[in-house]
Amino acid sequence: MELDSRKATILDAIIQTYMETGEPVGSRTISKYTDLHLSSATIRNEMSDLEELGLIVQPHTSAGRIPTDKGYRFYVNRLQEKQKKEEETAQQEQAVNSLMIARTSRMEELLKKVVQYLAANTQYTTMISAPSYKRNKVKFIQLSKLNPRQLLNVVVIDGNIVKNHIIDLKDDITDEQVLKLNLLLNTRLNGLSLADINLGLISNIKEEAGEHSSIVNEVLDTIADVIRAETDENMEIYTSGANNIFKYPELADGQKASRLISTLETKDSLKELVKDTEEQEANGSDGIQVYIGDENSDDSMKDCSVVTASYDLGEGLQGTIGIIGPKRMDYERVMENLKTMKASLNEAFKKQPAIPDHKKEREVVPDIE
Amino acid sequence: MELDSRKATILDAIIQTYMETGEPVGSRTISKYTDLHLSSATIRNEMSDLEELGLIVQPHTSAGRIPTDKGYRFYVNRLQEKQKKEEETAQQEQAVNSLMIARTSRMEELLKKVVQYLAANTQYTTMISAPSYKRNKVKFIQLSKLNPRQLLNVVVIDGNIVKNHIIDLKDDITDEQVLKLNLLLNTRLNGLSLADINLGLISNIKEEAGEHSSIVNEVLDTIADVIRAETDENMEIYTSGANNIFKYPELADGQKASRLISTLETKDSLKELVKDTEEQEANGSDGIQVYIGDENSDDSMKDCSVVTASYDLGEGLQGTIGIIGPKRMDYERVMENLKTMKASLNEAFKKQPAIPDHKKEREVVPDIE
DNA sequence: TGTTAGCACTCAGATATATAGAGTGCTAAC
DNA sequence: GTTAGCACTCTATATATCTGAGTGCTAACA
Repeated sequence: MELDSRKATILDAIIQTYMETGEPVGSRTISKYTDLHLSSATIRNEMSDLEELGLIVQPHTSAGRIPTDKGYRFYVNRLQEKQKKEEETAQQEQAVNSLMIARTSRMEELLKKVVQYLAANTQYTTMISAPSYKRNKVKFIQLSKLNPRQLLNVVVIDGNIVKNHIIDLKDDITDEQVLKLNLLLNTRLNGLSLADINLGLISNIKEEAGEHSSIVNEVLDTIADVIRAETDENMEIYTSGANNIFKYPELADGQKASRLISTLETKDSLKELVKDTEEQEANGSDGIQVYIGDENSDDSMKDCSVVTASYDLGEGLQGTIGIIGPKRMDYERVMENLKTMKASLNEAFKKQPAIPDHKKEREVVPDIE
Repeated sequence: MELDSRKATILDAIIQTYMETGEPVGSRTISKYTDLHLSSATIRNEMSDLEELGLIVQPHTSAGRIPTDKGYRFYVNRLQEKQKKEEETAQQEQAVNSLMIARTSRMEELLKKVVQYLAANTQYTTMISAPSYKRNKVKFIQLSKLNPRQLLNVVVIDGNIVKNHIIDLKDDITDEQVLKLNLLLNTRLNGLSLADINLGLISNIKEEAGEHSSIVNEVLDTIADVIRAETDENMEIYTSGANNIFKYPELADGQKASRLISTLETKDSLKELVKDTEEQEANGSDGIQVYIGDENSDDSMKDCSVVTASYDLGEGLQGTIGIIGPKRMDYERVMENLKTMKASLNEAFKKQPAIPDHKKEREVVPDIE
């Protein structure tokens, strides 16, 4: 079965109505709500189809329909496409934000203000990760032959953080080849950060490495590992509006609320979210990530949706903003809010010289390709 | 009516049973529970008396009794007296704490660990205020005559924080007298902190001020105000175990829980608690403060009890630990926990030279009296 | 005078039953 | 393809009934 435009309209109508009420939506409601001018009976037929497609369900036989995770996903995807085309501005909002940002001197306070503002504005729970350096640089790489089929790989990054890792080989390797690889990797990678090591550079190195290109992959993985671990370890996260979850009956139930609050307090899962968002961002997503229901890794958030966006203060300083609400959250508004805030932050720090206490030793990055 | 020892025993039994169950306690339960060997009928008579004294109430006609705020207060007061006499040690617990403290280098992390430990240990919600200097010093005091019946009082403390305040006089004052007062106040108070200005010093100054001793009072109030305000403004508070409130049905109700969470997040009321605790401490209390139900200023905590203790890292660095739970919390255990933790903190920082980044410019305090 | 057994009474909470209404699926007609 | 009509389902709400924990009071007892 296909999802024609009329079905999509009906799905939208169901989701939007459900967003407001939180109650199952019946066919008669849709019949009146939309400008499709169809009778409730027709809507019922369409709804039956939408149910078959797995986009909506009935909580029980004689109830209206509510969207499934898949339904929300559909809705959000279309929303994102729409927004990409529109590229809307939201000027005046951004002005407010900029003002707030300008008035705040300490980074920590700014972050707290940002989450508070967003929580008040959206009526959901919000989080923000303090910007951390995504530009820890590779200092030194060493491959040592343990035996003809095994290499020990040692990677050292800024601050003398060391990670080592054993690489198993399919074929024997000679001392000379190891020497060549060491030279290659060090000349090409030393002084570079995660962001600097792009696909062009990688394929270039692999080409030079010839038959041992798979070793390059393993070395790169180790580099990614250690830099990630280093930056994630000390990640600071601020949250706000935890009490907002009580505004949504589907989350306010004691058991669920307790676990959610606990998750917000522990922050481990939030760190995961931040990590994931930044990874997605690195992989070329447009910057707004949406996790719906079961798409969240943490059990306590299976009834929630999380929308995240990472912001960039330049010079490799990067963090993530997130909004946590019920699955029936107002995705459109939330996404707009995040986009605006992201833009405001990026903007504000383009003018001001980034963070007060940050040393500006911007290095010239070798431009390959 | 008097509260004889038997009534007190019964009250204790009711409170302790209610602590465990959270349900109204009936006469038969008490009859079996205590070693008084009295029939339920007798207990009923006694309970009736306790109710008349306002120490317990029935939620409804045919229910058992639950303690009132006054009942808890009674219980807690007797507990404190008992503990004062006993002066128990709790050695092994303290050893655990000391270990934890020794292992932690950064103050912020230590505080977080402390609240987490306490929350896990007590199953209540916990808070801690970061130690702040109670030793901001008076830099300069100036009294200027606006007219014969009004003085302008300006107080400057470390960091050039200024507070001014108009003092109304009952009688006229001469320029000469103002000059003398200025000299007196500056010579005696400059360079002193709140802690340094003790009752001996105060009475001494008043004596010298003679007929204008009331002005001294007002000046001292202003000094206290500005130093307090300065230190409170930047007070950092960490909380933990917010989700524990869901363990107690009387707090877990949506409305109440939401407001409590909000209070914990905003932290303003917690700051009030810290302030109040430290004031009480300054006034010579033994160090453990208990706020029961309505005794809390914040509405969201009217169903809670809060137990606080301030700790002292030496050199004027002081902070407060607090435990927030239902009114039927296990006061005895909580108070012991706080005492132990307080002792551990005080102890640990007596050995180590206080806080890493703290400049040690201990000044010789003029010793009057 | 304090203690206790006995009994009628109260009331919250659990359980069972009836009712209303929102909403569906299906059929037959347009 | 659309719609009106109708039987059917199931939740939520209201209502009545029952149960038991617990009380207060009285009268008898030590």
